[in-house]
Amino acid sequence: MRIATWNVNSLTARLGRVEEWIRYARPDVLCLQETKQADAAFPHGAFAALGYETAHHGDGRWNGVAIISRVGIDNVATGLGSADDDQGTRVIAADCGGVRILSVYVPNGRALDDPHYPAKLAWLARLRELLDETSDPSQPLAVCGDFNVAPEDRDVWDLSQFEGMTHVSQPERAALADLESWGLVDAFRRRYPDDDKLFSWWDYRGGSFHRHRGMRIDLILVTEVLAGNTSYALIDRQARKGEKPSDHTPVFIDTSID
DNA sequence: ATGGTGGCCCGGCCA
Repeated sequence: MRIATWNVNSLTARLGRVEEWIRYARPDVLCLQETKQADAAFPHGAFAALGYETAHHGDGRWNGVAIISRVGIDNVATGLGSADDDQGTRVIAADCGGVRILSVYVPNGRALDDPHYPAKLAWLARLRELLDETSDPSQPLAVCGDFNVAPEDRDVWDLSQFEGMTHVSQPERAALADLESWGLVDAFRRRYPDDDKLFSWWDYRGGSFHRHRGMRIDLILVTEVLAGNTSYALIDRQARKGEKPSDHTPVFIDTSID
């Protein structure tokens, strides 16, 4: 079972690239973030033509998350489960092929002294509570998405460039670690324990991609039953090249539930 | 060059 995640930075602008990627990567489940679409605008038909069912949670201009599956999509749930904590269409969950899948777009946080920064920490804590309330870490589950946190120093191109900035701060990393302590494993890192500076996002500005100036902030966090069965993992840099790329590239794992 | 690039959608916000 191939499980993928991709922040597409507008599905309207990226649909052709997403269709192209699905055709050659053939994921069983693809989680999208930043569709920037209302539910009514989501191109369900384009994915149906490729053999996929879809579920989307978006309100138009900002954020927006989706799950695209060719192994079924049931028990869809949206939001963080309490009225004001979703902060704008950032979570969707569904059962796909025996795995509980969550597609998440963690708030950016903007700056350490911005009110959005503590809100980001609270959002991550609320996500952990949601798992406590709705799921069991002994079961197959994957939290896929743009976490807007680089887990370790080696997940950014140059730590000195991030002094005093979000994505690398201790509280953000602690919030991510607390989420993982529920019973989740960073599947890509488990597969590549010794490799540094493998990135999933590069700024559009300044030729960052070609200068290898990026961050690994797109993660697939899985329960141990999936982690132990993961046979392959890849950050597909090809999708960051060419015409009109997203600033993120897809990450996927191959796993199974026995 | 006190910015940069790209997406939203048309002046400014957001990443």
